[in-house]
Amino acid sequence: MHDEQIEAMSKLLKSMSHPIRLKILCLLQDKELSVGEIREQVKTTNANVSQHLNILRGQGIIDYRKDANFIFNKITDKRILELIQKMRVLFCPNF
Amino acid sequence: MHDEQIEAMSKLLKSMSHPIRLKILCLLQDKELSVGEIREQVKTTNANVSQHLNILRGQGIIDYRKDANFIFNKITDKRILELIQKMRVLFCPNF
DNA sequence: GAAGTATTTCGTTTTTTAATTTAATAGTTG
DNA sequence: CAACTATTAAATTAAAAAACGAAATACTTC
Repeated sequence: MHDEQIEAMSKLLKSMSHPIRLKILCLLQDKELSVGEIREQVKTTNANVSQHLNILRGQGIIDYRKDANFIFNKITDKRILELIQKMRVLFCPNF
Repeated sequence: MHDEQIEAMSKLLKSMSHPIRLKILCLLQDKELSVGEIREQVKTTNANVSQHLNILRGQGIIDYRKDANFIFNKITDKRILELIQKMRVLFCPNF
């Protein structure tokens, strides 16, 4: 890997390496979820979820669509799905 | 993934997500290297390399062997090799 | 055992990241 | 349009990680 790729890759990993954000990504593996639904699962405040979602959006990992006053989030980058899948296989073989 | 696995996984990712540490892991993909050799490649101080190596050791990602007054580092966890390989394929397809 | 090389440790400073609180925006419903 | 819900934004505070420099350790060679 070139240094630029190292930089880009480490930014990506950093954005995935917060427990709340990693959990959000796991939750979004197979379905889209609203901010409120995410908040229930990760047990924190709306504002906090929103902040973390923004970081993931900034990385281009997730996208959202609006419906009424709900915002549904989903993973846009297929590679992220694959990467998380690989992590599961390697490190959590029982699931 | 369970919450405990999420915690463990995010710690692992965090330890890999610093550009210097990620570069060290890439350098150690196919060979073992001394602290000094690593320092040359990542262009920082010995103390800084040592600090980062300690973090990777703490995570159980790398191990070392002593030879004279050199310390040779290598990746011990095969899963890390696989994970980095996967990241390469997904995000750096040209290499 | 003195001098030299490689690495680590420790204490400090700087920088980054995360959490918290409050206020703002946007849409919905009666 | 008032009351309500969902989400975001902005500002502050708290906590964690990184970088730096100097001193300490360990091993080698002469």
